[in-house]
Amino acid sequence: MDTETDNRLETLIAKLRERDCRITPQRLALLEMLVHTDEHLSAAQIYERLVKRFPTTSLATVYKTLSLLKDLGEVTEISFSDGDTHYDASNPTPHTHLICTHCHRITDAPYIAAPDLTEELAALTGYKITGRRFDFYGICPDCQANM
Amino acid sequence: MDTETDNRLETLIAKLRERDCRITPQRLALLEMLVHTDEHLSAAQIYERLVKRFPTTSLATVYKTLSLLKDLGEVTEISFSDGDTHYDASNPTPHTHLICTHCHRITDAPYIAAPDLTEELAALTGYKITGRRFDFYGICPDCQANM
DNA sequence: TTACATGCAAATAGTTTGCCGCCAA
DNA sequence: TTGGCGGCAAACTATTTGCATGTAA
Repeated sequence: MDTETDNRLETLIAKLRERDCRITPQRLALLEMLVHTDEHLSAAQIYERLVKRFPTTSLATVYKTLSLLKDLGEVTEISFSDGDTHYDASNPTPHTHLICTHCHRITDAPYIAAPDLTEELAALTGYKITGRRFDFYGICPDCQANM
Repeated sequence: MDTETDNRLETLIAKLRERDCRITPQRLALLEMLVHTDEHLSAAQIYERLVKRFPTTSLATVYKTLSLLKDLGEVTEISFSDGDTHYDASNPTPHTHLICTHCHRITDAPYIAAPDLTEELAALTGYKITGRRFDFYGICPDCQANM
């Protein structure tokens, strides 16, 4: 476990405490899983992984906890064409996603310097721009190797 | 009705005929609506508008027709955090979306020249990149005026 | 004429909610 | 001790499907 991950976990716990939310074993397990993966999992995927360690965990609790974290601004919901909502618990910095259309894995893309088009777009359209989302679709190296 | 819109409609009709699909009044009405708007509507939104002119139209038919057009590669499904799937019937050229977080309107952004990061990203990650999606979120001019 | 499309209703799938017993603080 | 939390099941919402009837070609 690296320090950055530890810090992120501590931040999440602190945010919950600020709101007088209890740190239950289920919530802790969910938080740990979120900060230890760079994938962006769906509620069902999170539940499947959690239930291995906490057989009594329920899907409803997963949804409730994710909703709570969303309200705290600590996770972002992203919808994909697979019909499921996925959750992004990385730092709320704008970043780009890589989505494998074969195994449906969703990860963050490495940073590439590029001009920020926000101001230009705002000037052209009159929109007051507050956020953005960039996704690239393709086949991940693992899937390419197994085809 | 401008020529470009007309052409798009003719293209869609021709594609359907190629597949020996019938041009029913319901399908024609849906196609006309799709090519006459630059918004990206959900199935429910499309149904609401259609039913004004075709009171007998059903939501199931809207879904079936959209699915057909998707198979033909003439519309693209895009999921947003409102939980609904929206449909993009514009030409299948990669483009950027502008999404108003207030009225939930989704339109195409004007083209802005920018470096294509696809190759760089492919080289860095090993992904074979096949597509992309860029969305900007914000408040549209109409909503700003009414706030 | 006839295979395909429509439209209703039922089925499915993801997500949310109500409620009661339980446990973190 | 106690109010928030967990877990079950029911409710909800978006989407898909089955089937009998209707209709485009």
